[in-house]
Amino acid sequence: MTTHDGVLPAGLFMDLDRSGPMPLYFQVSTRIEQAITSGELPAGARLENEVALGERLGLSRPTIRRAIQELVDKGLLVRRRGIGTQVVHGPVSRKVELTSLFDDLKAGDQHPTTRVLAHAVIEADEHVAEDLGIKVGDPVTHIRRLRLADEVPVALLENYLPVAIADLSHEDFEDFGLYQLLRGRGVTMRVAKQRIGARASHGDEAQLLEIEENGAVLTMSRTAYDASGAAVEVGYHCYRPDLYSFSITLVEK
Amino acid sequence: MTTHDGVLPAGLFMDLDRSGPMPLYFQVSTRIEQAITSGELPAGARLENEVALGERLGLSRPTIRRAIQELVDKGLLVRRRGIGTQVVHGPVSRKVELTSLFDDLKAGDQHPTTRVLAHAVIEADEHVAEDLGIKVGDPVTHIRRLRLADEVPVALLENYLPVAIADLSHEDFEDFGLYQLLRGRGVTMRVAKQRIGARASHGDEAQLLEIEENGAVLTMSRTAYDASGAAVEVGYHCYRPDLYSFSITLVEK
DNA sequence: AAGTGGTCTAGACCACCGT
DNA sequence: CGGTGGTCTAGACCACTTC
Repeated sequence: MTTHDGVLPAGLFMDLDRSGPMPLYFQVSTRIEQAITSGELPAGARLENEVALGERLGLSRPTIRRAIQELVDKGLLVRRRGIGTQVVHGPVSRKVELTSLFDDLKAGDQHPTTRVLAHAVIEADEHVAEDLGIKVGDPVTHIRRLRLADEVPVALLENYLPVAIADLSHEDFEDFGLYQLLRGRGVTMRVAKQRIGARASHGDEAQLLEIEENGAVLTMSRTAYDASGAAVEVGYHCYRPDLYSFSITLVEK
Repeated sequence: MTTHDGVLPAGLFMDLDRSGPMPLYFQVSTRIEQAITSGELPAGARLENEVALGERLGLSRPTIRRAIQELVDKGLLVRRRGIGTQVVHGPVSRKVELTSLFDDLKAGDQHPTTRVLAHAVIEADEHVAEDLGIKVGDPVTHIRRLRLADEVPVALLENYLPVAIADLSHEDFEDFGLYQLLRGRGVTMRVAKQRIGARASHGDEAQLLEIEENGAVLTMSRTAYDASGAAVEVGYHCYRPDLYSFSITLVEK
């Protein structure tokens, strides 16, 4: 035991809400995460061991373990058997989060706007039909949008949705992100499969994104599934590479 | 209950190894995963509920839950309260896994080779020093490699490592991936932070990758940390976009 | 009301690490 | 050796969904 062990922020031991809907492990992990990002728990700091932490908080060890595991999965903590749990060294303060579902990302930094370039119900071609798990020729809503941040074009978004979920107006898309709209209609994404690549720009992409003709674009194609596992949306997006990139944190399992 | 419920492959109920080092939850999740990828459990199939599954396997419910959770995190299963656990619809058979640490990925499909273009100990510049958490001017090993698959150039890999971990020869790099080499020396990666983007190719990149001058490349910069949270490696890679892309599965938390 | 997953408890034993 | 995390058990109560 060194003098630096077990130095935990006072806020961690505030009363826990045992009646509300927020799980105890989540309350604990949130408090520890805040302590890390705020710098109260600096890089390399050791946490108290799980049993002691549980006693001090009046929680069982599995609950404490789950709270810590959440942060290990986020790449904020590292556990070693026989050693203990430490805050990861390195740039924990940087906002490198899991690749977000995009819409929220820009909202924090800059003023996002959207121009709807196309919006119509069409028949699914072979590629879209396969991704959505429907038949070729089935009706799908097609949307093509230009996403800007502070008036500067950042991304060109092309999406296809089964018609059942798509009674949406132009105005909706001007004001809200696609996921926000779907969530408001009771559609919740649970799993998404993405493929990130690059290529030269085609057709009108360069002009719309205000880059050099045939200039490089970052591409992302995605299929999203709802809670029942049914495909809800496919998207083929391309981004201005000087203004956008994907940040990912990997954790060895 | 429909007649399709609880149809589980016979192999799932083989004897479990309770003495070996492999955790029970892992044995269970592996068997279920195999049943899914092999098609024994088709898309949309419902699993037995957790309690019943535990009884049939002679395991407690938390153990079963953990096994299922592993597959939920992988995007293979979906759980809904009050409903049950189902295999995700959609292209589960495709090999879209979490972005692997690269070296293993190509090995399966094609014959990978590596050409070492540069290999020397140099002084860390500002950028590398910050990423590795060392001082500017500290010695680091610099390696620049061209990765080919079936004689076709796929990626240009530039890496920097603290000298302590880098008594490696050219021959090593010709034959093995960087991570494999480090693992063999007792260095294990636990967390990695990646940033994926795109840009036009610079300098000799187009020539080495055998693409058009100034053609688009997919880029990935990564910092990897070991179990103690110390930075072990930084890499600045670029890939031929027609031959390589990143696949990611996201799961809503 | 019945069935499901979501959370939580209070223990237990083991494997690994440092001294 | 003592301390740590890794795994596992056998229950319990709750929230949600469907009937």
